[in-house]
Amino acid sequence: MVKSTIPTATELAILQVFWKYGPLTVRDVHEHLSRSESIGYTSVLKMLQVMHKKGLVKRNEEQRSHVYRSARPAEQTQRGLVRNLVDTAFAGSASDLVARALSSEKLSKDEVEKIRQLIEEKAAKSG
Amino acid sequence: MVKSTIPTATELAILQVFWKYGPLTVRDVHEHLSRSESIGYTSVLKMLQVMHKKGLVKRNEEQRSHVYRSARPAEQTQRGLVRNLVDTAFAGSASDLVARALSSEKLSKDEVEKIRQLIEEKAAKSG
DNA sequence: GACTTCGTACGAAGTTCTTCGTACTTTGTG
DNA sequence: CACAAAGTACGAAGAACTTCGTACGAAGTC
Repeated sequence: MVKSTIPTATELAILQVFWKYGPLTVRDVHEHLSRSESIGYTSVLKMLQVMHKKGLVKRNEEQRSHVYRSARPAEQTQRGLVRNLVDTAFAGSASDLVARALSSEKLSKDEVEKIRQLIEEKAAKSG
Repeated sequence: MVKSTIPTATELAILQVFWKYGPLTVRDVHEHLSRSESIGYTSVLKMLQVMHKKGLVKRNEEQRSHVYRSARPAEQTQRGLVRNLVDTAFAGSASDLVARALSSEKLSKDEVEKIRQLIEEKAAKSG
């Protein structure tokens, strides 16, 4: 059984790098993170080791510099996070979450249009 | 300056009780939580004391049994949580979060319709 | 008034998360 | 070969969170 762990904030920061750039060495990950946050190289290394043990990332050890990658596609992890937030903060109501998303973010016209597309599809399918 | 803290999972469990039932004593909160989770009375008390110090809840000490309540409306806290999730897991894209919410939850026809309403309003306003 | 019940306060311990120093190994270079 | 550079492993410390026991005061009850 695969209990899908919910990543911590730090873990998500790392996963987002993989989601954007694909498989990377520790050095690469560290360089990307360093642009925004101050964090030491061995801290990133340790995080990746911990995440590996947790099953959040996989790694290829063929090269001396191991190459890490996300164990799951972004969509899957994101879905779990949304589900978790709906449960822990919205009493199970996904539409409340969407309502809050719409009211809280200054969405561009494009974003609003994108969301409208999604909802039309959904409505067509389930209606 | 009011740095709006992001509540932990346990804190959210408590806040949801207030959001649903309004101001309550420690005993009341404990009784509600006990239905779903196993937690001691003094643990709830301590959590509320900590949350009070953090500013997540307010309390009225006029009665011997202090009466606690959420310091902020649900909407405000939820908005912060959504914003946080968008940043930490969706690279800033709220529409991606909505997309994931639509794909992950089995939404009822009513829910879909509700969301459609919201998005139409939003589109009308910003368009 | 003695005793039980109900309440708050708070320290301390256990857990998880995060950070980094240090040790050690492998590889490159003069 | 000697030495520097680049890599992994891992323990330990600090921080945040959660849990609960214990202490103690206030109210109710016979």
